[in-house]
Amino acid sequence: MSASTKLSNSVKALCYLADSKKPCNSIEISEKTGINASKLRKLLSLLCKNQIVQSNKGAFGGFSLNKNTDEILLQEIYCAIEDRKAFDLHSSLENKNNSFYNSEINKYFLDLFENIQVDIEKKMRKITLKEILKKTRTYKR
Amino acid sequence: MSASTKLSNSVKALCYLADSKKPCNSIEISEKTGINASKLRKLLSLLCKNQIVQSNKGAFGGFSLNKNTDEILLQEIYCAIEDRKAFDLHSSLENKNNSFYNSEINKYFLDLFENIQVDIEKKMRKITLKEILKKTRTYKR
DNA sequence: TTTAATTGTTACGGTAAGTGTAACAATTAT
DNA sequence: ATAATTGTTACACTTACCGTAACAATTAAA
Repeated sequence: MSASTKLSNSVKALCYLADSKKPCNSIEISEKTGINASKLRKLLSLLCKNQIVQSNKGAFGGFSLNKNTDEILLQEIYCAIEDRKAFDLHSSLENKNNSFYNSEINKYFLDLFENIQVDIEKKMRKITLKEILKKTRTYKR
Repeated sequence: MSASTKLSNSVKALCYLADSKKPCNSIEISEKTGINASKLRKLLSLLCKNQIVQSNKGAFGGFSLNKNTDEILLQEIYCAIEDRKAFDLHSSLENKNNSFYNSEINKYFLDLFENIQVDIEKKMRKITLKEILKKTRTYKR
């Protein structure tokens, strides 16, 4: 799954959980969102480790939100599911040749991509799940 | 090549051309930058189509810059070599299931990623090759 | 205590994408 | 003519990704 697909899939699952009063298992979420149940469990277990959702194992277990929707930031979700730096902005330092044209320009791009990364995260820190729910429902209801 | 690698490789080649007084062929640039000559020709031919460099076929041909270094924007370079939207920020609309949880949330992310894209390009439009040369040489000279 | 359901994790085969290289037609200066 | 060079295509190789399956661990309920 690409970074962006992971993110949107996670948000889909979280939106479904936000709607539901009771805990939901991965199969139920899968049926409603179209996302593969195994894939969902992988994503949700990551969100669990970051205290965004709560999981209950065993019969009649399932997932539920662990915070209010206005306390869940898009940036948190992103960081929970993605270990790499956001959106693959890492310059792969591939060329063995370590002339000026590699070392210094690589440094330059690592720095640039880091800055872009910071901007993106800043933007995502301003977005809560509550807002996403509200925005996506303007069309629906 | 990832988007970021393409970009940094392109800039490496352009920096080399900026240094050189005479046109340079792909083999010479390859030797100095460590980038495969065939790969270089692919990138440089794209930069050619966008009037960033000039190419001369035939014996004693080669590549040279087609603009002053302060007229070459990083954003131009990026757009020349990359047809996809920058840095893979497209949300792949993969799930067939077109419930609310797909259609509206997909719309939301397409929009968000588009905004991020605009920010990144805005940032890259402010950076010229001249500046990159200056910055990367602070360390060298 | 047994049973059934569910998470969390690992494994795996198939498919797509990226990489490096080679090859060669088209072109052009000498 | 000849040699050199770009521009493009092709190809094999590797790597990454995807979807799914499988199953141990766990737990509520009967």
